Amino acid sequence: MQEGYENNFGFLIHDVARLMRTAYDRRMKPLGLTRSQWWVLNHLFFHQGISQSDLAKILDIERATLGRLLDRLEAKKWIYRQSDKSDRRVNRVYLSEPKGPTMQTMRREAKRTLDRALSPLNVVEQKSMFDMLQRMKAGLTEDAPQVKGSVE
Amino acid sequence: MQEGYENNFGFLIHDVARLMRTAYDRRMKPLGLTRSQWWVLNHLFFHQGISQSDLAKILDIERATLGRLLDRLEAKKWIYRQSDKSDRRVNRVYLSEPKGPTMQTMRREAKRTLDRALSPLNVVEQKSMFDMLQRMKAGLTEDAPQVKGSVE
DNA sequence: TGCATATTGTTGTCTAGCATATTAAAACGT
DNA sequence: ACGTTTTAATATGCTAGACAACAATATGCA
Repeated sequence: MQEGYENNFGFLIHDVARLMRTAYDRRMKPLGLTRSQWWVLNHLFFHQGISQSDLAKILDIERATLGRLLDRLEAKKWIYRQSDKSDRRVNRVYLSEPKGPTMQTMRREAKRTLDRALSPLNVVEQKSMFDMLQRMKAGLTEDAPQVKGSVE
Repeated sequence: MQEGYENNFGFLIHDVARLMRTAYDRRMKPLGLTRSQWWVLNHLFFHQGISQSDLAKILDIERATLGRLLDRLEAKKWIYRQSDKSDRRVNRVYLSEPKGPTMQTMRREAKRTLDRALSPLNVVEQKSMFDMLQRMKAGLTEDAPQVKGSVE
């Protein structure tokens, strides 16, 4: 086939990410959550009252994407929004209740899922892979076109 | 924050895959294609007349997902379907024209994008990462519930 | 003060995933 | 030969992404 691993790399990593997502989602399903929703809740647990924009930055997704994620979480009463008094543009986001126990369960399940996904690698490999992924992400982020028309 | 790299690994790989996808998509845009569409065309180039089910297996996506991808590609006249004579259930898929030159362009662009994404890694690291990803994928694939209710 | 500019969040549109159900057609077993 | 089971493709609904355009609001500067 001639096209060595180069051509497949992009899809291989895509596949692994996708398979991990579905594995998480299956685990989270009994809680009525997807992996992305869980991830949002997890951050809110540590950053109660954060603004949507700031949260989007931390999660590294678009504000629009986050907005709709929050819509779903709000509909399910996991969170609520409250507009800032001194700046009426901003929405501050809070967990509806101190969902401590549920958060614990979620983190436990998440860890289990991750452990299984990583089980083919030994600890050294895991660390090395994590490091490489971080470098890749940094590289990909830096040359993303932040400003309109910066590319070409 | 206490939650070592374990908790982030799943999202880190997810982010890298996502960033690579958008990088590809931006590159492919002038051709009017997404990365997934390109990947389908690329396989068709080597497997003219394959059935949708077989193609879905190769690409490792659901038949439904592939079906809609093909709908879009068919609408844009990149491909056409032709139902098999001896088994009228199956659709055989073909590239509309021998799009050789365009395929070349696509592969070149894809390679460039990939090279940039991989640029933070040296060759040994790239190989090692590829190997690790393959092992992870194998692990994730094998314990996916093939049969209904196999989990629990 | 008042206008230009930047920021926040939302909405709309598109792609691509999964899951599930349905329909049509084959294949198989008795 | 006829019913049962399997397989191929499609349809539908939901989630999650991106991107672009927009309204409301702040901010900054002349």
